[in-house]
Amino acid sequence: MAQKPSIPKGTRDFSPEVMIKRNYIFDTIREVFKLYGYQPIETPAMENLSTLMGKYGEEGDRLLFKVLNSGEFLGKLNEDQKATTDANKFATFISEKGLKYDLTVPFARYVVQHQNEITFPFKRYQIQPVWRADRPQKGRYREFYQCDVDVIGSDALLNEVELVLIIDAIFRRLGIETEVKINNRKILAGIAEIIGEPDRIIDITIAIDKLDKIGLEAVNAELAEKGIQKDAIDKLQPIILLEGILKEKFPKLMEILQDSEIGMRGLEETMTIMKYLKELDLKTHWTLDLTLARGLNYYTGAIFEVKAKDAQMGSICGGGRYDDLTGIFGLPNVSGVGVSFGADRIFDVMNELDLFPESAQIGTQIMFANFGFKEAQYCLKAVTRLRQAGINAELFPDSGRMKKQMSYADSKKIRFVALVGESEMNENLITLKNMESGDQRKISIEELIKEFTY
RNA sequence: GUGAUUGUAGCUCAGCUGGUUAGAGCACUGGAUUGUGGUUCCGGGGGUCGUGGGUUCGAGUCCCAUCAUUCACCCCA
Repeated sequence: MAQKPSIPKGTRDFSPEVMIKRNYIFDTIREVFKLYGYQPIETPAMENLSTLMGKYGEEGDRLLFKVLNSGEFLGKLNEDQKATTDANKFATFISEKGLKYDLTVPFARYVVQHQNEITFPFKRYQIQPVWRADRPQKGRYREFYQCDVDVIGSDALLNEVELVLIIDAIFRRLGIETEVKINNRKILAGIAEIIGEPDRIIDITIAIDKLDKIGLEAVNAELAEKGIQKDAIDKLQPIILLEGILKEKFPKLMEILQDSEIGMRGLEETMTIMKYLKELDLKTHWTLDLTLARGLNYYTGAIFEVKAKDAQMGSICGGGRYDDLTGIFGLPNVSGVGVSFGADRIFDVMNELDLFPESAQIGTQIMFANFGFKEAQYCLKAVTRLRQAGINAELFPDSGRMKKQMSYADSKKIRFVALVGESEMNENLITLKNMESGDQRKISIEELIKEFTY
């Protein structure tokens, strides 16, 4: 027996039925992006590892797929290199490219490389797959599509507001009820400063990010385990537990953070964004969530995360502001902000909640049965006319068994089958069969086109 | 990287405390019906039971190893 074929862990094939639904998501997202004035770009699947490494935190580096060098790379190694037992270090000798991990870092690289061609602020969108060497599980894949929108070269907080508008517009169109959590890395930095652990922002935020998942005690235990001083943890408690509506939260936070310059700036930014949002007619709910941290290292200002309300799924969209990303590549003082929509998770949510509209799933609308050479010649002209009128039409390629042709139409869920034999040709009519009701009648091509196009 | 779970037909699975020739549904295919599908009826093909070893008179079933899957943790879209 032939070897059973398979595909790598965490990757998937997409059947036509699935692709139609996926394209519905991509089309919707792309349409909204364009509506807000964003322009498309693409970047390679592979980047130089030097571009990717160190941008996503320790965990991110571990999850990068590395591409083996071509050629006899082993022969080029010296004895010391060959003797390396540390796999990560050894990898740097035999691999200098990696599959991209997200779209933001390649975008920053793109901006730096093309800075002379770009007019700032640059609003771009990018819909491409990314790869992560994670253990797959529900809603987590090793190859998945991100749909990024970013504005780079503008500090204005209006950009953050626009991103929330885009989030609202997209999920409104897709019919997903969402909740947008907003926070600010500067607030988190301020909190870390106030409690006397300014260098531990990441550990602190990652721990409190788990609050609603594992509870307060477990969070405190994790903080202690990470080496955060006890009095610092104690100071953190009132902040973590800060509840209530925004109007109450902000004054309290201002009091807590008053001695932290960065914290106060974060608060001001967040308040400005929310003053804008308050006046807008948004369907999505949005909140200030101090426990929102986001693991990616490069965020410096506002951070966002979107969750679907009615589904058990991780975040379906996330992002934030990054001030220094282009600086790493040699173009300082260019701040960017953007969010990324996780198409695969959005698909899973929509599938679970059965949100794909029937109208988005139209394939072939009418199929012409094939009775032989002369009939096919005649039908070929007819399908051409239908196609010119924008109707999805096909002619069955093989003449012969009607059963086979009808089952084909049936399995493709084609609603109408046109039967044109000798008598129809003589009358210049076609027999149109409705596959749902089983009814059939004779009509002219002109009438047919009219009916399909209204 | 950690902890569980499951591997039997193309797919979803059944197969009892080990016992003759390993089953079902779906899918595919042929016919009933050579200008009519989806429903019905009859027939057909398709399996090294994930892989390797062990226990046994005998292993799909028990044991060990290994690979793969799914789920959770870490982290994330």
